Amino acid sequence: MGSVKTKRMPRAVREQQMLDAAVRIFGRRGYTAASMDEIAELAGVSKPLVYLYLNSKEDLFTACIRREASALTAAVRSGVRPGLPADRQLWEGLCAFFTHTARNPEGWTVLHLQARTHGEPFAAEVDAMREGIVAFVTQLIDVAAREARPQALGCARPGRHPQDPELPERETAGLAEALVGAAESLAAWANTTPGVSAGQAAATLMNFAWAGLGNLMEGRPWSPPDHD
Amino acid sequence: MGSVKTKRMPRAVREQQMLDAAVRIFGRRGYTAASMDEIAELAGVSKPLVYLYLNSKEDLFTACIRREASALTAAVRSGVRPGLPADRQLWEGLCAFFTHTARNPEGWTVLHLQARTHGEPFAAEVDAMREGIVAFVTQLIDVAAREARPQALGCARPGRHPQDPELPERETAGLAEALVGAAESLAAWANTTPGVSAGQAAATLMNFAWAGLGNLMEGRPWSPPDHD
Amino acid sequence: MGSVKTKRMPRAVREQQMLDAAVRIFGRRGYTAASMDEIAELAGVSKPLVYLYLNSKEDLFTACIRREASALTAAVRSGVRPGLPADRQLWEGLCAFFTHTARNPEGWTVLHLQARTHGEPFAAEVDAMREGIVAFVTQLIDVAAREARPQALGCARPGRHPQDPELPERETAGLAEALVGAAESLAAWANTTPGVSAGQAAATLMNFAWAGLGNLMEGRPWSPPDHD
Amino acid sequence: MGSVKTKRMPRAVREQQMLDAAVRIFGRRGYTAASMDEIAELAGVSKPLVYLYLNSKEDLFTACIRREASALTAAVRSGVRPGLPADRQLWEGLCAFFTHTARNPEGWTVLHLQARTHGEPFAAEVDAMREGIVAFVTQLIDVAAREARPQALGCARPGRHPQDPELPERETAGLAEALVGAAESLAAWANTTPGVSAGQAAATLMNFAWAGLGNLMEGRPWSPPDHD
DNA sequence: AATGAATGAGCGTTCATTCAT
DNA sequence: GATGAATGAACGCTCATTCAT
Repeated sequence: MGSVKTKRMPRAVREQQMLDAAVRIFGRRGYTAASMDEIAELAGVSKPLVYLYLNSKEDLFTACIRREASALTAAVRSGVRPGLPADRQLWEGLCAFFTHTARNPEGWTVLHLQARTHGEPFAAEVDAMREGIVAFVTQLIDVAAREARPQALGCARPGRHPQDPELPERETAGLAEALVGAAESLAAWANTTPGVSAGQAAATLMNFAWAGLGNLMEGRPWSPPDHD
Repeated sequence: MGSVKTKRMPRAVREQQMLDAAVRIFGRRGYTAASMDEIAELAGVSKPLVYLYLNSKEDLFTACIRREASALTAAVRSGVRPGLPADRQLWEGLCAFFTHTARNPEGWTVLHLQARTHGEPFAAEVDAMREGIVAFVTQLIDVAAREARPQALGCARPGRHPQDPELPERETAGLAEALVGAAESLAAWANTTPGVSAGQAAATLMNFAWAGLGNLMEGRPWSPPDHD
Repeated sequence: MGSVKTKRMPRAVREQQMLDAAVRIFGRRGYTAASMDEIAELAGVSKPLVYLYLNSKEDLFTACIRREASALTAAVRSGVRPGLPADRQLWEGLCAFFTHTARNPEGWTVLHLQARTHGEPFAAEVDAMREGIVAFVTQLIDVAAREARPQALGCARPGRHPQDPELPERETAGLAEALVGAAESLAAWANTTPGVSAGQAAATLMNFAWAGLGNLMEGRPWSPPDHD
Repeated sequence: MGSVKTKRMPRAVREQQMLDAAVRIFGRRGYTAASMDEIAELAGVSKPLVYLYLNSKEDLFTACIRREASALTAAVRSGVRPGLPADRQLWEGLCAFFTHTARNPEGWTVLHLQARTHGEPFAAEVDAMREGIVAFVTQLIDVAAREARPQALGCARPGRHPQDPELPERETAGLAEALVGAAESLAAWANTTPGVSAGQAAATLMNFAWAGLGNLMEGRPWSPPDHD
């Protein structure tokens, strides 16, 4: 895969080959330690061509980040069916997320590790994506809160008004952050622990997130939907 | 800023100054992009002295990782009072963790990001520490499970035997991994979001982890101990 | 002096320029004291190009040794006509040797001095060449011994059998070693003593080696062939 | 031997320890590659002390050369009994030479190889010694020539006049150079070829030098004195 | 559309050498 | 008599980048 040295290809194809190679090398070595030589060689082209198409190492890395971020976002987005209840949506999103990161570990490494270890230009790029995901999760949590209100009415504390968001804004943001962080961490764990599937990782996280450890202890785990 | 350039100091002192500088630079730039020149300059010494005392860039980085890992482990360990119930222990550990990472953000960056982006020699070092923490959390979860059993007896599902562990081993490992990952992620979030204290971060995570989102929705948050 | 700084030359040409410069610098300064900067400058190229083409200082030095060893071996070999009697062959070989070393003193210094002062990688390279020469001389001595036998028959010591080699193996090896050593030493002497030609150096050595000091004293010098 | 770390010794002793160490290291690594650190460590003293006593690397190397040159000259001189005939004197000198170089290989390497591979300051030092030896050998050859005259009278060629030196000056110098060169080369050979004693090396060279290959072929080798 | 040839700048590392004690 | 602490200068090597074709 990757570097069969074929000559005279349309630009778009060559560019993808270069990005493929770059993601691989950046993922393995990190931004600074990766060398343009190695990338060009793995891409099966000469170095000047890389510069002709992608301008500079910085631009190349940025292009990698953008491509991988888009791919990940698209994968998650297309894995979620909007009409479903919040927990189902979250479950599907997590499944899509773990599946994608398992299939594309180097891309995930680029986003999760390598892009964050260097200054503004790159971290900002990845933060944009992350914020999108965090916003999505935040909104799911809010939806869930609204869905849960009816059940909660009986035990609503007196001072609380139904229109108020169930949780203050910062609280929600923190919860989403924690959820996403846990997901990121589990992705690395699932990728390196043999025998852990994307579904299992997603189930573990749903249990953790939805039911809470306390409930788990009391024998009330969150149960994944029977199928699909 | 940096250390005042004083001459002729005992070796041990100089070594600490060097490690301080190194943690700072490694944290900011990453292992590869950090330059020994910059580290030496920030430490207020000449480069040969850095090599005389710490041998090589690799050894210097390893020394940083070890020092920061020890400091973090010690901070968490000394923040937890062993006799308490599991959730209290976890709460205290999280508070200590968030406090330490907030006070020492560059050290935390070295451990969390920089050390993991490069091969075996360094990742192994930090994995050792991480496994220690995960093991601690895993055990807390098990303890909590045992504590929870009496309450759970009434609604115990028929096939379950009291001697069985409440949760299968891999499940527990995944939960611990998720919890630690969430904590790591929240540490970065708390450090960069103005106005979020260590206590708030810990509370957010306890809510998330202990009560679960589901319970939160139903108005049953986990509540931090009143005081201390 | 040195090579005119011309740009954009084919690789093979540049490589020879680099080797020329390297032989010069290595010969003057020795392996360790020679600096790649100086070599590159004398070659009229930038340092990275030297590394691009010749990999490392070690490889560059090895390449120098190999080139000079080949050149010297070729010069000696092509100077000797195989059909002639042993003393004539030796005479021709010595003339070729002294001529070559006089014309290429830095190359000779590299082989004779610099390559031997550093460990295995280089000494082995030059020893291979030297052994070739010693073997050639050894064989000439043996041939001479066989040629000399008829004359020697009259005074042959009784126990000696014609089939026996005239001289035991180690003895022959020692003699060849001495002869080659004397030649090496005379090469340096001829190069630094003004007015000593290659032919004179060769004649001196032939006298020494073939007739022996004892014979010389008795007025029976070995006489070089009248011409050609 | 070498580096037992004893404290507070008189200067002369310390200096000898340093020179011992320096000869060893210089012999092994060469002048440039040898490091003052390694020398100081092997000598069992701190680096500043080496500088206090011997000023600089250059002076230290010079001191090594001088000491080894003196030792070698003294060994050869004291091995030769002046009254004897020239060939006996040469034989004794060679024996002393090969014995000394075999016992002190690192010192010999310093003189023979390392000192010659670097510019003027050191080469001059060793050349002085070498010239002394060459002069000694030259004179022996002249003496031998004078001794040989009576025997040679009968077969003296008509044109030769007794007052003339038997051999022109440059010729003699070349012969001495060749002899010394052969000796130097054989010293290295004897040191690295197992089972070759100093006496055997000396005998090989005497055969070579005194009888000449031609005579050897005719069964008339030079024979070493029976004993002592 | 693509590349062989070439370099300025910098990095990790080491070394001979010197103070201050 | 002896040393721990410290450095300026250089060296081998590599990298991102460009030019001429």
